[in-house]
Amino acid sequence: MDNSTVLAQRMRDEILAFKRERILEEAVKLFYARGFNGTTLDDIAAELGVTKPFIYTHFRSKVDLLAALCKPTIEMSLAAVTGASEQPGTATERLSKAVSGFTKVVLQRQPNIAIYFREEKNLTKSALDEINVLRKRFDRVLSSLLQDGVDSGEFRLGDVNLASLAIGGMISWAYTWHRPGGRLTLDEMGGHMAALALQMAGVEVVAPAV
Amino acid sequence: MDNSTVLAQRMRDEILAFKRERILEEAVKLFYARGFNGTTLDDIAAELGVTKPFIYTHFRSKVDLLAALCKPTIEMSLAAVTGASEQPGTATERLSKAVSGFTKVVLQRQPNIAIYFREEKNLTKSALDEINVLRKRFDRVLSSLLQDGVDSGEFRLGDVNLASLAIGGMISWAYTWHRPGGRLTLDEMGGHMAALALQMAGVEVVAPAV
DNA sequence: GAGCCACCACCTACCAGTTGGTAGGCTTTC
DNA sequence: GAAAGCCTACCAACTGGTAGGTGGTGGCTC
Repeated sequence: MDNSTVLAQRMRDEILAFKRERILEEAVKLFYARGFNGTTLDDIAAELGVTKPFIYTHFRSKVDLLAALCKPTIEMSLAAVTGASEQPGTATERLSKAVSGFTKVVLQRQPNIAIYFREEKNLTKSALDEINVLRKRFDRVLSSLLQDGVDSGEFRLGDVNLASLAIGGMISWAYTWHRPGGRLTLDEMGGHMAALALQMAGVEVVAPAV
Repeated sequence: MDNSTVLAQRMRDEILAFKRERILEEAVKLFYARGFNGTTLDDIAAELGVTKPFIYTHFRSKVDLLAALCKPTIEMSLAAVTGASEQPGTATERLSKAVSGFTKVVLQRQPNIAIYFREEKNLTKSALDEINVLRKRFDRVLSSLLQDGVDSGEFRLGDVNLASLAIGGMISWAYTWHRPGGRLTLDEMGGHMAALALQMAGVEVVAPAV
């Protein structure tokens, strides 16, 4: 295989990936606006200016398409809290970073998050299993971060597991009410959520009310 | 119309209401387990030991059935926070009651709550509008309760509206993780959530960690 | 109180629109 | 000329909703 063939191959791959992304992009828009069952593959194809079989050259099925747009977003969420949790620093600092990071993922990928929680029942069992593994890890990371803070005396919490569900919930929930282009930027939103989470954790010193 | 006719009429009404309840009951179970679109009216009818036209004598359409099982639950949620908010007492006491009350509604009507948030897109515009009115009221009541606490110096919060969304979210979210028959009773759960909410609101004196 | 009538509740049977998914052909590119 | 990429055309299953019939019950007449 000579050099130009390799280059050509790579370009073909990139084009393939690009097309795949475009399909996902349009699918997210429509699933978010009309729901999974309210959106037909013909709708998506029409929006892209192609036809249904085009989609089938990139995805095995409609459900496969759904999984492809849920899983990476859950992975991003997990990465946000894991990354923050593993950094050096006090539990307070790490929780703050974890919360603001996760908040930003939720707000940036709002449609994907919404679709995942709404259309979970439409996923195949195997896709659901894979995602549930990630979610379990997410909860464990957050719980143990909270436990660290309790152990160090930074946090004051009765039930660490319940608190991690509460924090996870208050942030995830943002997918239901956040309006892009609202009065707060992503960073401000992340900061506010972090402040609320820290206060909920019982941290003594809190940033002054903004 | 003599007396026995009136009694007969009332009994007929009660039977009618009972049948309606049974349909709703089974519909909730199946919608919760398989999703709205994953459940056929034949499924529901079969589970009840009747046929599809039976359902149509009680509900205009499948979507009507969906609305009938969402709206009352949202009304209960609103009633829980409104009732607590209007009682006499400090903002701290009222918030505590509002949170524990709302938590109990969410846990008791978990399937209905889940169905509502998942299948919102399947509701008619008018049903959705009606429910959105209730949700707006819910947010307003919670926000002004928090504002009361800030004004009285009981709470310490930067953004009251954001905090009310956070509290609403952390509780609503319970529909995703609560397992009936778990280690905590409804009351305990309500108590924990209230403690977390108060701590998040920045209340100085907090019940000792449980 | 017997018999008839009318009504109500529910069922059987059916339909038509929708929509994931596919087979096979055409066009373009290498 | 052959292989890849996409389209046209099609299918079959599913399912919300309905039309019309049937059986049983209650009331009314004689």
